[in-house]
Amino acid sequence: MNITHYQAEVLKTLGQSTRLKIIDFLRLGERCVCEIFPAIGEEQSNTSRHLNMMVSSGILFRRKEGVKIFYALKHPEIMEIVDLATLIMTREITGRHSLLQAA
Amino acid sequence: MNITHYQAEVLKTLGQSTRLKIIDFLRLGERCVCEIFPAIGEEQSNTSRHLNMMVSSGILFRRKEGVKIFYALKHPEIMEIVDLATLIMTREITGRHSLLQAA
DNA sequence: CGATTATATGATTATATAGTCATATAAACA
DNA sequence: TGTTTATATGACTATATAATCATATAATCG
Repeated sequence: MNITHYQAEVLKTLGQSTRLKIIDFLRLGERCVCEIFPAIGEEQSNTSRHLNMMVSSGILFRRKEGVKIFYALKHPEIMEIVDLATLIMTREITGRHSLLQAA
Repeated sequence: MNITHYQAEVLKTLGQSTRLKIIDFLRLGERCVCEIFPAIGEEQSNTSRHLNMMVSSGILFRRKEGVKIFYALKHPEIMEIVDLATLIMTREITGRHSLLQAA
């Protein structure tokens, strides 16, 4: 097990569209599963799996309150990473677009 | 195809240990395949596949010079993302460690 | 206690991915 | 032209992943 394996774990966790939708929604703050899955338009069971996976990867906090389980972003850097990825993506898309226009 | 699919493409590309090794090596600057695969200790064919994949994801530049193909990081933000992931990872590992000590 | 609500999980399926080996392509050079 | 060197790719295998459906667990409340 290399150091890159641990780095990869964090980044791989962020590199999936359902999980990105969850992260985006959790920018608003702590939310329970019952709020998250309708907000992102995924099944309860699938959402639950991704949430648990993100806790294991060290990306989310989990807090229990009665029947409800609340999840929240654990590190502000997660939002920074997503924002940087958005920036790269935007630059790539406009770049490809201007190449298409030039052709 | 959602916007999160494109973000995920960038982040998923970064979330794999062989590719992280390549990215780490390319911090030194532009390098050809013949330098990259021995440096990261992977097969030529596997390295080539990852390099091509990273070009498709918009993460690397490719430049041809004679028989050699040179690859380089395309966006400085890629290094920022990797560094932020390292930070999160480090914080997680030390956090888990202090929890173990407390137990 | 029985019903309801919130969440997690087992089993399964379809798909994606990484890696390997052998081989193809293509430039350079004797 | 034939050989060498650098890179890419086809075919294949093993493994991982996401999603779904049905069901289990566990807290709450009448």
